[in-house]
Amino acid sequence: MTVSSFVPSPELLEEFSQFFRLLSEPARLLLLCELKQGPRDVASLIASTGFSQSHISRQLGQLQRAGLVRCQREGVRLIYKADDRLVDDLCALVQNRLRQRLQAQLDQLQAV
Amino acid sequence: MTVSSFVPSPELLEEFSQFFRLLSEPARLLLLCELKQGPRDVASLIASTGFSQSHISRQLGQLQRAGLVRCQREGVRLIYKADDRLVDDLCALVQNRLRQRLQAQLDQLQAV
DNA sequence: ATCTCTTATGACTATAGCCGCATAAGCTCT
DNA sequence: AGAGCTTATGCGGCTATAGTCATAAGAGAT
Repeated sequence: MTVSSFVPSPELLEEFSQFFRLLSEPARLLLLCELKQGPRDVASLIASTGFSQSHISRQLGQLQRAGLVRCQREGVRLIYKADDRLVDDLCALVQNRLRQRLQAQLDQLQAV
Repeated sequence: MTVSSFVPSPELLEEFSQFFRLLSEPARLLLLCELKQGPRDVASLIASTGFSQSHISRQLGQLQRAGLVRCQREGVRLIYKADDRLVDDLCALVQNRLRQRLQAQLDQLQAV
């Protein structure tokens, strides 16, 4: 069952779009990238991103509910981690596409 | 160069997020799915989706600027097509993930 | 040229969501 | 219990964008 062979139900479309919306925010993508480097506590995320505490808490909450991020307590702090390859794979595909488009534009210029 | 090995520049993050934002709208996903079935003129897209003409025109414009869709004139009409595998691949990855999560919840219920 | 059909776009409203501020809630100590 | 820390959340302002209506722009025919 792939998307290419049929038109998904409104519910499934909604699920897809909700997931992509998660990744449509630079702040969340940045948090995901930071967490891919290794587990981090919130204070260090605040320091490296410059975002406010409440902002980071909300974004991490969304990522966690989507299963892209997990956390565990360590004393009074929360340590977040993102051990998931999904976002990497998605970004790799998109990045490939961006490259292709830029290359095509380059070729077009040189063909003149 | 993959996203997993470093933190992308703000510009690259912005590019990624813009692309994902395109797919974060059910209307655009639906149009893409319809067009994957085969080339269609705008009138038929209006008929099958129920969207207004101006709405469809704007969404198709965005998809076209992103290179996800192309069109050619046929007399006075425009025929749109989406012959691209990228969105299929992205959705397949996400769908796989949705399945995994549902399955995990199922297992957790049955383990009780 | 005008008329007709199709698509694009300016102007607008409504809504969604980011983000910060303040504060509440939760945890760990004494 | 309280104090002191970290994280979550209600509220509000702000911006971005979906979606509609009306209209402009473009292509073909007469």
